[in-house]
Amino acid sequence: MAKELTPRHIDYAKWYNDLIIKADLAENSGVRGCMVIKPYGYAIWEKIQQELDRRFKETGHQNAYFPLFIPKSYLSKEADHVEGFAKECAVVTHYRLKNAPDGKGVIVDDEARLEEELIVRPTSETIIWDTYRNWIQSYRDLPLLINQWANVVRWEMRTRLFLRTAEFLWQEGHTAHATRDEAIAEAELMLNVYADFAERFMAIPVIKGVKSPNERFAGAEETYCIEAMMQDGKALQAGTSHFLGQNFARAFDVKFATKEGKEEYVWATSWGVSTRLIGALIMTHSDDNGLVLPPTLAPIQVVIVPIYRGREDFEKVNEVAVNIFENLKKAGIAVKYDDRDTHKPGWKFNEYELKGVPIRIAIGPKDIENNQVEIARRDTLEKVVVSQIGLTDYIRKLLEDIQETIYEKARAFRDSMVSSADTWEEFTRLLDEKGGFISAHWDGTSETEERIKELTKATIRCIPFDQKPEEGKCILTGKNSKGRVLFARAY
RNA sequence: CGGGAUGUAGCGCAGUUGGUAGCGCACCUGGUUUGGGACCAGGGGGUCCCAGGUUCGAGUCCUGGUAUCCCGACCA
Repeated sequence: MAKELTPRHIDYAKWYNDLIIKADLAENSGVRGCMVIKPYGYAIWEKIQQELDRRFKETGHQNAYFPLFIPKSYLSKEADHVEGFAKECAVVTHYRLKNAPDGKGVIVDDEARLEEELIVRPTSETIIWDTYRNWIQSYRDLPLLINQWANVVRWEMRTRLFLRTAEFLWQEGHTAHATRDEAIAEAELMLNVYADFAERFMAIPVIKGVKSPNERFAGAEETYCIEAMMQDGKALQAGTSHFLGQNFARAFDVKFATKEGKEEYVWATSWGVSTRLIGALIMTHSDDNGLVLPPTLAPIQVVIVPIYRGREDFEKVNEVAVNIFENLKKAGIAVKYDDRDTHKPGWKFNEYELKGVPIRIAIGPKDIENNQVEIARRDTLEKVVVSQIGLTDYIRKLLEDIQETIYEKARAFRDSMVSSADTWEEFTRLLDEKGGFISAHWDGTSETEERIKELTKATIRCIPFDQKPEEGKCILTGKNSKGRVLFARAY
């Protein structure tokens, strides 16, 4: 039937795309490079938002909202920043349309040219720091801990659903601090929030580390990141946190009076995760039958499918099913009872597997007779028959077990995808034959990193926080190195 | 922005030498079905990407646009 997914081993990219369409997460839109996030996909994003928002508030942050449009002049105030984003900015030049002279539709009114063009934000540092100038006068105003949930636009040449779209949804935190140490601590704190969220909530194991200068955010002094490993052996940056030093404070003249009455520039951070996390989620857990969702993120955690022949059967089955449904709902479990008679049970089984619903309960005449139900778990595809007595507790424990199991499975896979290379031959062979992270020595220069990228398409994903000091020779140049960094081909 | 391909029903496609548009899925109606994507019967749905041109006649040939996809350079 038409719902079959392309298996991963045949074409991983096609599998990814098929899955998104068939699980009803998102679709391409009439606008090049922009996607429509459909209700089921958006429900997953809302779960991500809710949990992250809770964690941001818990660490003292407040939400605010800054404009979509940024005056062109703002962007050019920080040299590295503008350099980093200039090539992918959408620009608003006019503010009015008029009827076309030939009567066919509308055209841009040339007389309505903006005096200063507006950039559609690719990120909000500039508009935010321009605003912070007025908010910060004294050390008493610090720290300033703000987050915003927003859309941003980066005019990408090649796009892929969730992984890289011209417009995407994200959150961006922007904080101001009195001291360098405090700002660094904030950037590290938020990276830890991301890492903990990724692992506990999304069941995605990540490696924390620092970006090399080449991969650093434009305008940052230091970029921290969490890196995840996808099933096809490619790495994916799942979140970043930046220590911005005083770069934006200087560019936007944001100073404060210290306790001692001296005037100083403030220290800044910014940090973000985006709808890209949904791409990471898909490529970490899902299989050839479709999406696999960790219970914490699943819009539907349990689905109940009744099985029956004829009306009498249905009534008996329905009574039990409704009872189970009510009990699970009362227990705070997101449960759906699918009693549609327009689709056969087999159709429903496949549909909910495609959508990654963690647990399916099937109830038929046989089960009614024996006071049991059939339970199928999505992650392992195992089916068991269990008693109707104590079912709610059983389900609750099973949800926890699924969460744990898929995380452990992903972690075991990730661990198996970290290799070491000590020679160039070994390095390139591992990249081509196995993929994954390759731990190797690097001489610390931008030129070498660039050269390795040209030769192999692999980049330094991060210098891990837990890097062990170790004398060695650079994989490419043979020059001295004091520790290994993680290379990978990446999304 | 370079290289390649493709635009025909909601989706996936076929359409011969130029002769007035079809298949599968989906959809609608009725019936039989229901423990892993049911079956039968009937039905609806088209600016054949757009604009010119050749021709008695163009989905098909020619010219020019345009859109999308794939591969490269750039990126969360």
